[in-house]
Amino acid sequence: MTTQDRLIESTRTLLWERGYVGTSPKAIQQLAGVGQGSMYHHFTGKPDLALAAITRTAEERRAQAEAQLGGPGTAVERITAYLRREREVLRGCPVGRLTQDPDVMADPALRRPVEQMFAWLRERLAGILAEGLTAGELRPVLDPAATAATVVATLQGGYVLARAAAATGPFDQAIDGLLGLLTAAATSAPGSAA
Amino acid sequence: MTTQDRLIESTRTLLWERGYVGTSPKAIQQLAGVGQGSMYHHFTGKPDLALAAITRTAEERRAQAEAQLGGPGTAVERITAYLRREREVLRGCPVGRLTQDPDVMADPALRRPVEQMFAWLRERLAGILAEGLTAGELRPVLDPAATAATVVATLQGGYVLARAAAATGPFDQAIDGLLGLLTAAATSAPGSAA
DNA sequence: GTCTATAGCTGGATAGAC
DNA sequence: GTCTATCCAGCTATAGAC
Repeated sequence: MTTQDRLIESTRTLLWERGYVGTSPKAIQQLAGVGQGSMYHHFTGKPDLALAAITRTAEERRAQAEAQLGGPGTAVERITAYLRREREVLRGCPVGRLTQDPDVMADPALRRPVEQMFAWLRERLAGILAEGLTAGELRPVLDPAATAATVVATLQGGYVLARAAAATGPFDQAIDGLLGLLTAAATSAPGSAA
Repeated sequence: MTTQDRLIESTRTLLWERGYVGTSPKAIQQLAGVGQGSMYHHFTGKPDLALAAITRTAEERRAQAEAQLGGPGTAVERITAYLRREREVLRGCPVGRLTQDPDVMADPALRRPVEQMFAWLRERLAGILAEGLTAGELRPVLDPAATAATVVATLQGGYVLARAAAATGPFDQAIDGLLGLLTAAATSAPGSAA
């Protein structure tokens, strides 16, 4: 791994853990095992490093999502696979956490990858849900774009609940609850229990 | 308003906007219009001020939620009223945002009000949903606790999406999507469209 | 490319006068 | 109770040697 790469990875880790304000150039250097002069040789400063880190993180998450969403199966199956995939729940979402960072949101360059990543994800999910509606898999009363937003929000909010409780339970419950609702909204569900 | 109160309100505002690490005693004093010595006379330091601020904020949000959840109507009606109530969407949730603050989560005293507030909210909603199930208002396949977690997560995640997009639209969509799913899961829904 | 030295500024708090 | 002075550590970056 090159010096640049070590610095970027170090920055990614610290941004995830401590956010932008809470991450100092010094800490980045130490975690990367790189000297002061070296860091400022490769990057102009903290914002420059953050841009590289954020861009890489956003792209990685997008690729991870596509791995599940682009897989085989029905709409609900693919969404279920995405929601159920292994996650470091208590660490939260490295992209979502940036939305709480005013210095990141205030800088158009730093904000962009975050905005794009969520825009892409919502559209991707909306498309899959639309397929599910067309296929008669889901009740036609559902709005694909709105439901897609709910899916992403449940994930992001699930992280919040898990961190608040210092336990993964609430995250799993939120996902279970969402899948329960989706199942109940499936065209085949109606005459089940009761 | 007393000096203490001004300091607490100032701290609440700054914690909401910039988080714990991003909020300095100096900024608190300036926003409150209170001198250095005065601040340290009334509070032992930043953690002490934060505790007062966080406690007050958590209690306020809880009371606001109860205002809707304790109102009249069916389970779905009360939850709808809660989800639809006016919110400063782009500012995010002042309690939820604290879960992203490692220094807050690392301090048991500061963490407590956050944890309690979300625990209370999830239980309150689970109780209401259980009533809805008993009343035959919702399909019995739904799990009250899981669905409650989904409701809270959708709200919290809705804030994230709104901030990422710098627009309230995604928040509203997430809420719409959730209510759409809840409606589809209502016992009366089955034979609607299609 | 990497190192050390240096710099100005802010964070968070204490001390003691009034 | 409130004010000013002071303190040390850390943040962020630049300068210049090697």
